[in-house]
Amino acid sequence: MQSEEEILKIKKVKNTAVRTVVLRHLLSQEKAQSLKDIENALAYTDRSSIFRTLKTFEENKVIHSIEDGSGMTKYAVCAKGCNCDPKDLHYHFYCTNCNKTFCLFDLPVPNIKLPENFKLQQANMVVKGLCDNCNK
Amino acid sequence: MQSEEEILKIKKVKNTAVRTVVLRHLLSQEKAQSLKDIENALAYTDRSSIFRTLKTFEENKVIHSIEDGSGMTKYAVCAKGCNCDPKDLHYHFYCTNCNKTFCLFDLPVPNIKLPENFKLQQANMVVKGLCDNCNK
DNA sequence: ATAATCGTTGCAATCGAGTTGCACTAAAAG
DNA sequence: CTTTTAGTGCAACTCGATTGCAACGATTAT
Repeated sequence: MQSEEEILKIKKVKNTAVRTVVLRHLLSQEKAQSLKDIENALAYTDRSSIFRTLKTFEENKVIHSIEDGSGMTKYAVCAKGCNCDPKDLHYHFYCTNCNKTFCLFDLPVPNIKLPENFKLQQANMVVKGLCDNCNK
Repeated sequence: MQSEEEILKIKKVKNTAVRTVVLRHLLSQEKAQSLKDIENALAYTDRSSIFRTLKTFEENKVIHSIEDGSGMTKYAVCAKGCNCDPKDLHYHFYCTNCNKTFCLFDLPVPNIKLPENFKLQQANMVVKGLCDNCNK
């Protein structure tokens, strides 16, 4: 596992106190985190600072965002080597019971063939259901 | 093409004035519509009435909703025979230029194999890029 | 036919995630 | 050390979504 500092260096994002703690938090969670999740976890860091940090991270492909339909955008650290290209697509799983969102790196995304003259840029693919913990 | 009245009857949703015009509007559009789209199109119908109508339609599987990442949930009439089961899944295409959302009924959805003990209920799959009209 | 009941509608108010302006502070450049 | 630039915290605001409530309409019971 890379350290926060290493990741920021690789992605050419200046290291600051807020950025380090936000990234550390994201790395420490196995589920994608919402702004509110992060805000709650980092009690003394301002919401707007976290918000702008997430925007910076996303622009620099440190993290990717997921619209899981919960009404809150969630964020997860990109896998090593990810460029957020269509080739880096992966499914996400949203548990309708516990509201948690997982990255499904192991579930292959098929080759998406769009209609004539459509251009693929990116995708947001969320599969919903019950996670193993809630499916009992 | 079925009439509004026929669809509502089949889906066991009572027919009212607002429901008829909302459904008629949805049927008349080839792109998925947001609450605001519908509100603008139906000048004399209240937003909350449309909102509740859409909720009713969704519960009764008259329409399905799409979170395309634009910040506004969009709605489209279900295809004939659709039960909003996983088997009825289809991709959606969101044009990042004109902000329109299309249902891609012709793009096959692969068999989704989830991790052990996860249960699939539904999905929201949005592919983003440029539509044929904007890709020039 | 009239009264009671229940779902639907319109209006206004509210909620909450996201976003921005601004002043202040810290870091980088000169 | 001084100047410039970037980052942070606070407060206010935006806007889509949602709800409380009263009025209305249709349906059912009396």
